[in-house]
Amino acid sequence: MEERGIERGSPTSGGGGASSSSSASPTVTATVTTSPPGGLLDIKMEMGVVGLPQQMIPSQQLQRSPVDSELCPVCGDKVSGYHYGLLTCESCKGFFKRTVQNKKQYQCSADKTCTVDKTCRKRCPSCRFNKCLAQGMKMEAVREDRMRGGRNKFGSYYKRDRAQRMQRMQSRVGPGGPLVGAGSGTGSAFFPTQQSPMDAHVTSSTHYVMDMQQMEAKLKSEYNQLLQSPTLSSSTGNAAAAAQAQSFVQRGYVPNCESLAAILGSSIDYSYQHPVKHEPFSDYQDQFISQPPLPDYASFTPQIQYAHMVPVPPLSSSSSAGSGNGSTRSSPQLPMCTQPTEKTIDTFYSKNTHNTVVALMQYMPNDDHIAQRLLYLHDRPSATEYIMSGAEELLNDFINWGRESPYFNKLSNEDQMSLLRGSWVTIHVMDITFAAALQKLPPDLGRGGKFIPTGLFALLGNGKLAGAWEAIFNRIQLLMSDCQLDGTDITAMRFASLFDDDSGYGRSSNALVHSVRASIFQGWAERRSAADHTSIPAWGVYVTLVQLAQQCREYLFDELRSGKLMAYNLLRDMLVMNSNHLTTAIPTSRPHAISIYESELVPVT
DNA sequence: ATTCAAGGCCAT
DNA sequence: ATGGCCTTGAAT
Repeated sequence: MEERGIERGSPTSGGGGASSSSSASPTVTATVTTSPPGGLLDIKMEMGVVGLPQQMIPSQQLQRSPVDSELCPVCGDKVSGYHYGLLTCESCKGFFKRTVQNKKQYQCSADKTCTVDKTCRKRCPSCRFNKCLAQGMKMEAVREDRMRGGRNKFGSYYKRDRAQRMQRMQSRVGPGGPLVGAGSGTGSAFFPTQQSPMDAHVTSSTHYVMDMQQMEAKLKSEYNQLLQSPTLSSSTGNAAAAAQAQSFVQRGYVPNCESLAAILGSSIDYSYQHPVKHEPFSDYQDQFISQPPLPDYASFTPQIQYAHMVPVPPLSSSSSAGSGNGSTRSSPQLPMCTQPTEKTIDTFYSKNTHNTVVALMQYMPNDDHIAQRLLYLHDRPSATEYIMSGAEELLNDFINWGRESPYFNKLSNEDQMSLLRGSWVTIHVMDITFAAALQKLPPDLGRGGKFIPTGLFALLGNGKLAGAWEAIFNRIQLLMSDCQLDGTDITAMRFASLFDDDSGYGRSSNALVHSVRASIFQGWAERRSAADHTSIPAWGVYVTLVQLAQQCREYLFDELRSGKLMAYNLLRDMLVMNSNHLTTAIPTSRPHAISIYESELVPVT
């Protein structure tokens, strides 16, 4: 406090490294010498000279030669370091902080598609904030207690991100040169520098070879770090989790960060507009690749994400868990404090307690920003890539949601993986379909003239089911308008799917999984005053969605076998169940897949 | 002792 | 309300 005056006055060498250097000389050269992620410099500069294939040098490439990430992914201004999960400029950092801390609510006066760049970023805070989220800034990183200094639990991700950036650059410079490929010219889409480092799936790094030992060491240290992190909520059952994770590592179960095991092993937290009257989109099928693709969520990231500035969902009011304390900031079910207590979990079994389904509502992810998140994937070169990347993005959230769910987090890693693998497609279909029905998603997804029907996204690209999807979608809307399908039913369906160990994909034999599911059905029936769950009005919807998902899964699996999903490691991992017999038959890795399958998104007329 | 991301301060 | 610069402080 008193020192303030002194420190400010004296340009001593002390204090914050980054800031001192930048303030020293705000000249142009500072841009190069002050790169926050120290250590990357040499490589960056080399590549500026050596790298970059001729064909890609056109225009902008020349200007940003030094680093491929010197520009803020939100507004394009100069990056000043990692802020809330992303390399951004100082202004967006401040903007994001103020918005979250003050729980500001913005409203776009236009159509929510304002461009956000250095010159007009002040014009529409609503679109700016949405873009911040879409690009990956994490509200969880804004401290509720406003404590200064120190490090947070994301530190290791920043580190990993740096390492990956480095590898990326090296691979561009190194032999084989521009595997950046992207023959289409949309190269940047394959190297989304703005992808959040906290999104564990980060780029598909498989081919950026990192040997196993390095990987293991990394995972272990990340684990230890997370375990010790003060910001890591409760931390109770984490020792066991860490042990499990390490055991996975030791068994060589974790080939890369994009695997389900890796995600389960780590402990990051993340989470996740018009009624639709679609034209059947079977016609899209041909244009979209010979066959459709796609999925959603991953290491936390994904989806489940931010609930923040939104009022707590209505139905959860009756439950005990407190997400609505006056002091509580923005994120309702944010990972930060979601670790359920034993007591909470017990309530799911005691019949004389609150209705199970109602109690579970507080654990539902918030998908209010789902549209924004998917919107910014519009630069993907093809419909397939759009669907796949969107699905993988959501997959991360899904997995994190699962591991934070009551009871689920008490299962062994094997059981968890099995249940997640068995349910993700179903839950993806449900999430997208319900989001569309609730008008959280528009009838078509995309931007800049390229769109795909939301239903096709829900179906992971399986256009053959378009008609069936339209039918169930209409049915859902009807039920909703009759108040026969609401958040309670959606919660029940989602959890019932998660705890479905009889889906044919998983192989969990944990008896408690059955009890939980039974408890969910019972609570659901009670909630709807039905004799049993099969008599609930929305039951048919559940059954139909499960069946549709089943077909989507098969479709995806075929795509996988034909080698079309190679770039999506997490997706692949989520499809290949108990491992090995299929693994060998499935192509694994290839530089960011590209290609032949790409067809342009269909312009909407 | 050094890093560096998070919060604070304050001129615009 | 912005955004540049400064202070913090856990992790390295």
